[in-house]
Order: sequence, then structure tokens, then C-alpha cells
Amino acid sequence: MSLTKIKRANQMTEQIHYHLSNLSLFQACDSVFIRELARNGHLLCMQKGQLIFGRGESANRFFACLSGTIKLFRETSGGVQAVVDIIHAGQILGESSIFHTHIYPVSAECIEKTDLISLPLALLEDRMRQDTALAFAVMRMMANQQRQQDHEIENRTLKNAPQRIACFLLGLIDRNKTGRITIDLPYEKSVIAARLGMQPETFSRALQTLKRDLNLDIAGTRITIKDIQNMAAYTCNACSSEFPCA
Amino acid sequence: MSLTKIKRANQMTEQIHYHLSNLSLFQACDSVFIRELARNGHLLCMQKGQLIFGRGESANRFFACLSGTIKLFRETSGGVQAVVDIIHAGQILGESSIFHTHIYPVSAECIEKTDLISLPLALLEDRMRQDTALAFAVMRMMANQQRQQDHEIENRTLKNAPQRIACFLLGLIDRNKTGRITIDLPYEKSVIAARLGMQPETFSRALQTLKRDLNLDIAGTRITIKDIQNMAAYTCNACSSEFPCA
DNA sequence: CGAGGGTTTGAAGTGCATCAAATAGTGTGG
DNA sequence: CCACACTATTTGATGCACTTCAAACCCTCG
Repeated sequence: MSLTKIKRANQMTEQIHYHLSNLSLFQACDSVFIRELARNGHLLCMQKGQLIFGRGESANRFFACLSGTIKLFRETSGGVQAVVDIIHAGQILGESSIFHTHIYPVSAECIEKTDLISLPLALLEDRMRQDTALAFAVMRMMANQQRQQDHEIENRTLKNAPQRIACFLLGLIDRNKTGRITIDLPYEKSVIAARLGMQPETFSRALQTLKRDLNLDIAGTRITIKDIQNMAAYTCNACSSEFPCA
Repeated sequence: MSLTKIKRANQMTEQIHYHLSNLSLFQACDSVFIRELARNGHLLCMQKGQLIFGRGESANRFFACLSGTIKLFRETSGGVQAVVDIIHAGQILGESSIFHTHIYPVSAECIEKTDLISLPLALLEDRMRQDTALAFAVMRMMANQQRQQDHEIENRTLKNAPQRIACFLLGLIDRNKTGRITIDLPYEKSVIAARLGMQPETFSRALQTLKRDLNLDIAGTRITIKDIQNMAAYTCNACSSEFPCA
């Protein structure tokens, strides 16, 4: 490598190191490990629609989402998708393939411009074997995802479309806010619809129902909720957990 | 303790030790640990309908299912339930409360006569911190559960009632059998219905549809499948994974 | 044999999907 | 900066899958 190339590589490593040290998952990890990760990390800038990995592909890298949004989904041979989760900045993805014989168990696609760091699974796996705190952090993460999935199954079983939307909106609310609240939908309505297991048309109509029943103000992608308690009653009565249900 | 009481206690410990050493989760654990678990284990014999633990209760024990069947579910204040999983002999339950501030994240109820061992969570947790292999075994288990849940969400999103039942039946089939196959439903139809997210009436009717479309023989709780490939095509075409997908 | 829970069947209603078309919104190149 | 093209969203009309409620049936077990 030329001197300028080395310099640029070092800068890149610095940048990656900075981002990694901000991830909650690595909070308890020592700087040596994070530095090693950084040296082996690639910065990826992906566009809306780009596939990060596909279900069934062999996996030797996992990813940290720095900015943007990613949908995790399963897809039939006919091309129909079931969205399983949505990943935001600060979260990681692909790590669970460690436990699936290094095969990605779902597909991941960017649903807007997204910055990622690609990292070797082997480093994480090795480190987890040595560092109990890291292993437990991963387990805590997995356990939380599991609880979320349980909640999702409950939602699909017990709630109708407007209630599922209301539940989703409540999840977007900053915990310690109160009174009148305005929300900007974090991504396309059709994606939210898929995430909630309904068609875009149903989403649109269900949102109208919600507007009528709960007296919401809706302007395009911006929604104002006047009475949160009312909304919580509307959806949480059909659910095992109460607002705020994280 | 009297001598006979001590003797009886030792016998009990022996019995528990025997069962624990057969659990796949503890295969890699040394005998000392299993013995310590056994000393602190209680044998529980529960009847159909008995609650093992309730969602939200504080947790300091987990359980190993020796025989019988347990449903994990979430329940609204109105008493409606969403069945999240069904636990069989050889599996454990309640362990994930370690990662939820020692609160059970779901409720567990026996749906038939069931034998359990109750064990202290603290022992498992401590041991996981020392024994990486055990920690990884737990993670593998959690990862598998997660994949199952993803599959379940896909099922509920993409499959109709008859297809979900067909998928369930395929999951009961011994992998290396072929040709004409007879299955006995492992528990009440209404429980299967709940597990699949449908009403008992819907289950009954959907099973008729299946019988008609796939030419099944159905006698009460016993079902004979004449053409597995046909059945796989029927349900797996609406799914991201192919038979056998377990 | 009778009681009680589980299952099936029937009739009716409802929520969501589907298909089609109109409208709004967004980004692009002239 | 506007006009056009393309995508996202909404709206309408219709059909179907599943739910709900009610009653009959079946099966098991005391």
C-alpha cells in the first residue's frame, strides 16, 4: 500500500472504531477487542432496495446498522414476503447465524439509504467464548427479541388492524412525553403495513378508522395524538401488556 | 430428618439426577453440576389445567418437562389467550426470565398430566457464567426458538387455515418415514387450533377441507396421509422453507 | 348410564384481501 | 423551476375466509 492509502485505511478504522464503541452491545467490551473488530470492519453505504444478505446464504459476517432502516423478512418462491422485524440505527443483524450453522435465517434489505459496518462473525464468536459479559449481552438481546416476537404473535392473534396500528404508534412515542403528541412515521406506510401483517389498502383504511375513533390529526406522514390514555385503552385492552409496553 | 426420610430424599435426588442427565441441554455439563442441580430440584406432578407460572410473576426457578405437554401463552385481562409455544418432554421452560429481570415473560399451563423438575435459576445462571459450552447451548436453544417464531409469523401472515394445519401435521412426521403415514394428534384439537391461531370451529372445518383436497383418512384423532409430497406442495408453496422444514 | 367437556355442524355477520382506478407525492431532466 | 414519469397512497366495489353464536353430537370417565 502507498502511504496515502495506509493513511486513508487508518482513518477508516478510526471511524469504524468510533461507531462500534457507541453500540450498546459492546458497552462492556474492552477497547482492544473493539479495535480488532474495527480493523476487520468494512463500512458499507447501501441504497433503498439493496439486499444485505439473503435467507439461506452462508454467513461469515454480521452487521451493525449506523443509520437508516432495514427490514428482515422471509420470502416464498412466489415472491411474497413476511416481514419479521425492522432494524434501526444502533442495532446489529445477522449475528444469530452463529447458531444456525452459519446460514442466515432471514433476508435483510435496506428500506432507505443505510450505513452499515460489516464485521467477521468469527471474531464475535471467539470473543463470546472468552467474555461472559459479552455472551450475556447477546443473550439479553436475543431474549428481548423473543419477547417482542411473542408480543407480535399475540398482536396478530388478538388484535384487529386498527388496534395493531395503534399499538405500533404507541411504540413510537417517547416514554416520558405526555399530553398532545405528534409523530412522524419512521418509514413508508406500505412497510409499516407489511410489518403489521396487513395490506397497504387495509392500513390506509384502518388508519382512517383510527382517526375517526380516536380523533387523530393526520397530515400525510405526520400524526397527532390528542389523548394517549384513550389510545392505550383502545389497543392495550386487547393485549396482555399495558402501555407503555416497550 | 429421620433415617428413612433421608433415604427417601436421596432416592429422589437420584431420580432427578437421572432425568436431568438425559436432557439435551445438559449433555455437555459435568456430573458435579448436574448433581448440584439435582440436590436442589423438586419433582412436580401436575394435572391438566394447572398453572406452572404466570406471566409477570417474579421468577427464581426454571423447569424441565419430563413427560406431558405444556402451553406457553399470553393472556389479556379479558381472559383471551394467545398461545405462543407448546412444550414437550425433554424441553425446559422459564429459563429466559434470567434475562427479563427475573420475571416470567409468558404464562405456562399443563394441558395434560405432566411431570416436571423445578430447579433454581441462580444455579443455571452462575454455571452459564463459568461454562461457555452451557452458555452456547442455551443460546443455540434460544436461536432455534427465534427461528421457530419467525416461521410462525410467516405462517400466520402467508398461510390460510388448512395450510397451517398441513404444516403442523408435516411437523409431526418422523423425518425418515415415507409413503403412507399415520399420525395421532398429540393433544386436543382445540389446543392445536389455539397454537395455530384459529378458532376450534375453523380448525374442524379446515381439517375437512384438507381431507377433501388431499384425500386424507381421518378417524377421530388419527390421521392417515397417503401422499406426503402432495401435502408438502399444498402448504410449503406458501412458505419460505420446504419440507422437511423443522 | 348419565354428566360434562370436547368437537362438529349450521347460519349469519364481519373484517380483511383483492382488483381496479384515481389521486397524491417525489424525484428527475429539460 | 416546471413538467413529466414513476411510485406511494387512497378510494371504491366485490368476494371470501374466518369468526361468532347456537345447537347438536360424541366421547370419556366417574
